Amino acid sequence: MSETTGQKLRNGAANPASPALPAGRRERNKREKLQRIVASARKLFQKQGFTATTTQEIAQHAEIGVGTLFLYAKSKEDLLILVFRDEILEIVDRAHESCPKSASLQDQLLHIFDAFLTYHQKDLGLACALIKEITIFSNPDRREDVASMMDKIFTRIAAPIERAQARGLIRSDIDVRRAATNVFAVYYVGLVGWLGGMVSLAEFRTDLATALKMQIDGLQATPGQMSAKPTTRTTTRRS
Amino acid sequence: MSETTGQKLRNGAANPASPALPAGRRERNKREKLQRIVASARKLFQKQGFTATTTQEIAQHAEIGVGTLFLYAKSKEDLLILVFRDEILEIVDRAHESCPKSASLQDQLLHIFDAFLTYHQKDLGLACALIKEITIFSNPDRREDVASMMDKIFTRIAAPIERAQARGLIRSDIDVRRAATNVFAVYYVGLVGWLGGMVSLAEFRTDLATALKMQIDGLQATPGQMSAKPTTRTTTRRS
DNA sequence: GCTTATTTCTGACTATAGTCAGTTTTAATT
DNA sequence: AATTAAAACTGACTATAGTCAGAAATAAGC
Repeated sequence: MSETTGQKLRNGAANPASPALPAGRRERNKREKLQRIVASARKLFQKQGFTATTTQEIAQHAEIGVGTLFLYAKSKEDLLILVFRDEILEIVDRAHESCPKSASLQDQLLHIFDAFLTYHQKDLGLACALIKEITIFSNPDRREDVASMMDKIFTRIAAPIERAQARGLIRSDIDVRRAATNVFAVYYVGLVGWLGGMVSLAEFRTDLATALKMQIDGLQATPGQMSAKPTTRTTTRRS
Repeated sequence: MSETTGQKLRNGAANPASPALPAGRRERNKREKLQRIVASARKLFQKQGFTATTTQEIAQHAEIGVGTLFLYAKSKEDLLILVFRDEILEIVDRAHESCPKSASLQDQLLHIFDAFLTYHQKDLGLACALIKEITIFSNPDRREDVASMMDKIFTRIAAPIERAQARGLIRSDIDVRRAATNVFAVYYVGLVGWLGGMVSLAEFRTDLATALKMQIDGLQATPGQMSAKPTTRTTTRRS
């Protein structure tokens, strides 16, 4: 699944579900070392921020040489993904479970995005670094990690859409997956605007709600339902 | 408008439209130097790529010291924006002008995005660096540059939507600006997927068309028009 | 024109991500 | 147990983005 080292990891038959038994001393040492590295990186990133933390420090804290560190992660950015991938997946799973399944589609989607938001809010600097790396990953080896993470996220976003479709609220000819991607895209660009200081958190939330509504309703003029009140305010830029 | 140096640029009364007259020797020297820097950076970035080009090289090529370079651009990434902002604006303006104004909204939007795409295709490495920097800019001083660029882009995307609205094809209560943002978001996330090697260019184009259609039509079940044939394929990930 | 003040320039210097040739540890083979 | 092979580890080293104290250029005041 993760394939950290890349070169010399010939673990018998992979780890399909539960992580195969300890095997030899080497394997165990490596696993322990990787855990120490990830734990150290997480701790230091959270304490000092991404840029303020040096790879030397991480290596020292994990009680290994710098060279060894770069054997487990090909770059400092790699560590970011290694550290936060699981956390993000945890967040999205929890958000999926706690989703108010009988609420409106819009509210269900907002529930999920709110979970992300709350998480990112805890450390904006880290959020920036993470988003930057996930957007364009510097190391091709991380493609699969990022891809599988996005896959999971899309699936979780697709769930409420699928439920709404089952209830007949969403057109049955809609590709739920694609819809989830569109919805995520809108969240994502909003998030970037917030992190970049273009809009406040409050604005972001309001805008997101409006944007989602628009996605659900569509743009097209449907002679039947022209009633709705004019949508609220446009994005306000700071000068 | 651009405010490159930031500290000591006390040009009489700004440059409202045309760039005020030459003034003293200092001003002229500075302008020439900035031009040399930007030209050198562009040339080298295009020849060798962003990471392969060192700041030393740029300084040398522009016939200035390294220290001077960092007086005009606060970081290497800054140069990226300095260099490509105008090019991007040029592209979006041309796409706006050549837009087939009587075509369907979807086709008009695709026309604009195609222009971006063609541009990025010429140098994927540079496109990655640029997108990365525009997404999360490392230097707060560039916020205004990025913001104004995005502003222009949104305006250009809004134009066809507005025309469609005038023709009565789009609901009159739609906030055109917000719609443009949504549409852009979908393009953007697709672009990132393409640049990250998640989908091929062909897939990206097809997906974009489907995604735009979905945005225009909306997700909601509208009892009147349930005819449409099932949408095509989902995003296919590579293993 | 000379003196002083201000701005602009500069390259030696610093900090840090990432490399690699050599060492140590583990495992396989006899 | 000794030998050999393979894998994993290491820190001195390299490359490069960015800094800063002083030098040079320009402008202002006399």
